[in-house]
Amino acid sequence: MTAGDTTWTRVPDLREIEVVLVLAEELHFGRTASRLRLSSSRVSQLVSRLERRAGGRLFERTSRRVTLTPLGERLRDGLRPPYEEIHRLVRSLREVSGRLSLAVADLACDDPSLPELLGAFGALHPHCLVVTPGAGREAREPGGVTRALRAGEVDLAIAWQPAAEDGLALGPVVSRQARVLAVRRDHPLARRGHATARDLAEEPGGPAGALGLRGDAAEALWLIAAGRIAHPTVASFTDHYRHPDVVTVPLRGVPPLVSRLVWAAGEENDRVRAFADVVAEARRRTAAPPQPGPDDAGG
Amino acid sequence: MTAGDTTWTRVPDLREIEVVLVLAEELHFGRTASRLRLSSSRVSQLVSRLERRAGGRLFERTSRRVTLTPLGERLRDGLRPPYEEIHRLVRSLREVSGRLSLAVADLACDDPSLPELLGAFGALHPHCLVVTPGAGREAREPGGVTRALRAGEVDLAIAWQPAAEDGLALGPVVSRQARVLAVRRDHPLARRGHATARDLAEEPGGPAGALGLRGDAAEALWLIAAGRIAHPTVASFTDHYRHPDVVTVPLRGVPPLVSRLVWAAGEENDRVRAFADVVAEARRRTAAPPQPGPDDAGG
DNA sequence: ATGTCTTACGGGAAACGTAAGGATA
DNA sequence: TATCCTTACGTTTCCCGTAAGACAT
Repeated sequence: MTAGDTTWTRVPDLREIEVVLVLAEELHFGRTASRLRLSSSRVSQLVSRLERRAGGRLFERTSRRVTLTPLGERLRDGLRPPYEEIHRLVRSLREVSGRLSLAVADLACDDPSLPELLGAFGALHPHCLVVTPGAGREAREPGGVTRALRAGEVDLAIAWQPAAEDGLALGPVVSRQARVLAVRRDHPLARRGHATARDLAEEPGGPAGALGLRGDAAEALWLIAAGRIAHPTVASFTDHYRHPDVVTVPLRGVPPLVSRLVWAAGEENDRVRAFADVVAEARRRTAAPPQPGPDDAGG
Repeated sequence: MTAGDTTWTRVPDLREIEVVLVLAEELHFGRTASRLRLSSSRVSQLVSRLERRAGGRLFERTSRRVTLTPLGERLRDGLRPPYEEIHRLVRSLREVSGRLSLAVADLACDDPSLPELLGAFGALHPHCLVVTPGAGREAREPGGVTRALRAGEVDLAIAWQPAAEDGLALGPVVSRQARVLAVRRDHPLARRGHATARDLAEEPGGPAGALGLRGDAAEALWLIAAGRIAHPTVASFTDHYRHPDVVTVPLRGVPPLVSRLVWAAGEENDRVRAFADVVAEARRRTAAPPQPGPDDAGG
């Protein structure tokens, strides 16, 4: 039995404590694991480790029921206040207040959706008012949001493929979307089920080279439905614009379009950094890395 | 500048917090590092990390002076109470009380010395009384302490090379000492500067095979001084027994002697475990691993 | 020139997940 | 049998120290 391999205490790990506190609420390893984005195996390991440190079982568990032991209750009651105090404190230091204006290019925010983003930011920074003058025309025009940024009309923008040039600082990636072509439902390409860059050259409605987003999507929708144009756009187009006669087909061979947070280089401040952090974190949470392909924000 | 690589918060690490609290006292990276047994490089890294989390510098530092910023003071004042609360709580759960009796074989405790061990244990478990009937003869006799253990006279023993057999549970290693031969100062081996196992065969005082410790060291000291015997023992012999005419020479080719904590297999309890933990930790602290040779407590 | 903090970098110990095992209802 | 906790094992992360750099005295 040799003892002496008792995971000696050093510093009691806040990770263990968090797990035990959540498990004390949930009384279920699986739910605890998913709340904390861990495997239930890991939850089990962390609980065991804190039990070794504490010198006794904290939970009585069969495969059917999980219960707190008296020791576990004592620990939970004693640990929760200081644990939350530390969290509250560290969070409060990062907290910002004031006003932040944000312009969002059309369709540019959609894996963490805009409401999700604003919700997360609001939860962390309840004293900072975020305004989104997004209904303005500039959000619909290509390059409109970066113009608003340069003009000082907004503090922050989410733009499609912004260039790092002249006074623009690039923030984290917000969205990476596959390209699609919106066409009338009886269009030959709709029947074929996909389109390529070459197909665009033969379509009316714009020069073939213009693969970027163009014009107002709501307006385009009518023109597509009328059979006047085919409209290159991004996958989330169908989530926001819909018409019974309009469908989209994947645009093969065209790289996905990337939108990023961007701000005027000189204008970085606490609020801007705070928003960038929220974006980066939300992105890390929601946008799982499906393929480890060429990736985001380099220095 | 791209932002978004801000070491996002997850759980604020207690390690960082500890470092910042100590640095706030010491105002010196080097001293902080040695108090926490870290490299000063690591201290710098941990401080920087918490600064990223907090969103601002906590210390103003040149290579000559370290000062707390206002933010740093707020953090220190806010963090210390909950941090100490967590420590106090987790420690209090492990705390044991009652009485623990411990027999120590002669010379068997000496890298964490016995006072060090008792001091560390006492600090952690102020309500547990440790008695060491160490002056008794059994501590001097080979096998005496394990006999006392089996007889139920003590709860715990530190013994030389205890065997795992019949009802003895092996605990952590306490001491690992090089073998030496104690001889009269004008002995030929003293002049040569070392001895080997072969030399022992030619010495009076015992059969050559008996490389273990034997008899009472204080008594042996007289016999050595009288030139009657050469006495195989361990390196710390000279720290505890001294005579102007007695010197020791290294015993080459003989493996070091190992002492371990040991208890009666059925009698393991909270106090025993607590003491074993203290030993293991003290050993980890003091006995630096000079060579990664064949090592200690296996399952 | 010396003492002190920071950055760069590599080895190795954990953190962590997947999959298999075992217990309960 | 279905659910759910635990153990075993391989991969990846990041912890941490060494060494070199930067800066102040």
